Amino acid sequence: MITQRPKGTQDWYGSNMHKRTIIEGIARKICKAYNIKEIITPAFEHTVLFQRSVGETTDVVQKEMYTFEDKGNRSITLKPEGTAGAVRAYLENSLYAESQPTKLFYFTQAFRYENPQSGRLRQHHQFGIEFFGSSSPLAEVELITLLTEFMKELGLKGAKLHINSIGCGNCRKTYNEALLAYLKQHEEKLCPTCRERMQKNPLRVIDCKVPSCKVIVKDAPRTIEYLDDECKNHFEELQNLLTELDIPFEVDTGIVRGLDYYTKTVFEFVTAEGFTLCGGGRYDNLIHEVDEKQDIPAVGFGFGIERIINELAAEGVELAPEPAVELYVGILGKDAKAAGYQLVQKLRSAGVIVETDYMERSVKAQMKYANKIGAKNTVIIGADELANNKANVKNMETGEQTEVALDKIAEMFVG
RNA sequence: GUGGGUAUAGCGCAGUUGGUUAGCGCGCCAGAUUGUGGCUCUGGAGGCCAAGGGUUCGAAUCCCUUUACCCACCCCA
Repeated sequence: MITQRPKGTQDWYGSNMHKRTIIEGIARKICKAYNIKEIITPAFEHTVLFQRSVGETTDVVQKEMYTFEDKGNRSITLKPEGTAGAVRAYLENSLYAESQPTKLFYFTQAFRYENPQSGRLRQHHQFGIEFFGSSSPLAEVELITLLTEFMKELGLKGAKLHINSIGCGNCRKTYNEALLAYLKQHEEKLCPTCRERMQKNPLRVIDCKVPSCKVIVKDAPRTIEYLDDECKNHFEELQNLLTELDIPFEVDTGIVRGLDYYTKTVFEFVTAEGFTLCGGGRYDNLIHEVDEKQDIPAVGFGFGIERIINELAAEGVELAPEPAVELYVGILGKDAKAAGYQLVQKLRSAGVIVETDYMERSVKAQMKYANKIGAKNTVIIGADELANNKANVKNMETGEQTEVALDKIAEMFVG
């Protein structure tokens, strides 16, 4: 137990860690070009923040949050998603007082008490962006183009963009009435959970996976048919922009999203196998919900890092390998230790990747080790080399050896 | 929360109807004449057989419980 990590968590090391570093590097590089600034918010927040923003009726809030009371009797929750904390920070630090928009990106852990399976963990990681202050569909377009570029840069080709509009509170009202009226006609045939959903949040019935419900849902009214003029125009403008910019997309009226704060646009990038890599949308009412003095539109998304890594494997995409060790400096005998390590140090401070012997191995074993770690070159520093003031630098690929004066070795690898 | 599968060396796996000191491959360490890797050969280290309980003369093997992992549902990244 003591050497076992908690269920649904993972340790990051080796090739996965390297992939994550590359993924984050690409994301940072792209965000820089878009002038999006990084933000880090706490791993935990006051519980009410999530209740208010994610929504009381959602599964996330009802059964998946890591909530506890701290020693000062505050109810604290480990963040189950990234948006709420960013919104809170935006408000608390009065970022809205600067010239708008405010564009923020983050890498964060997210905690949800779930049953783990493929692409689903209790602690997972997201790359997210929150774009505050703009009600223009160009904000959505910016996030979508950025995401398209991000996946292209990673080498992912399998994910497709699905978009939908679920309207604003205004449309929702008329839509809910229509949906409820329709569902009532088929109430006996719906599954028990859906009958419950009808009371609390009828919209959720739309993405029920129970076959009998799916049949009914197929002919149910769609949010898209009940949009008011503003929402309708917004969605049309978005589609026109995407078309003009040659960004392929598919309108998928089944996308509803399980977090309550979404309004108007919702979108997902979905793999060929049907896994959602990235989900997001517009949340024009959320800021007002958290702080009633403010009324600011916003758009955002969350991209699952673990899901990217899964998809890279599924598509057979290889990321750039870790840089190789340029030189292995073998050290032989006590007298050579300081001299050998001096060479190591000189090269390292010049930024060259160098490895050496800490195990007091034989020459043979050191060569074997150098080969194993993929060193491109080796050199052995021992009593003979110190006496003659020169050593053989060996190219490990060709096996060729070059005799070099000790004080000239560093020059071979610098610059 | 529900359902299916799995758990034997660092990793991947064998282990016959319960029967002596639990094996194989890879990896790790060492050797094959002097201070030079990859290929080959030889040797070595490394297991409370997931944990706990039960049946039995005897359990990795049969039964129960727990935990974790994999997969699916719900939901989501």
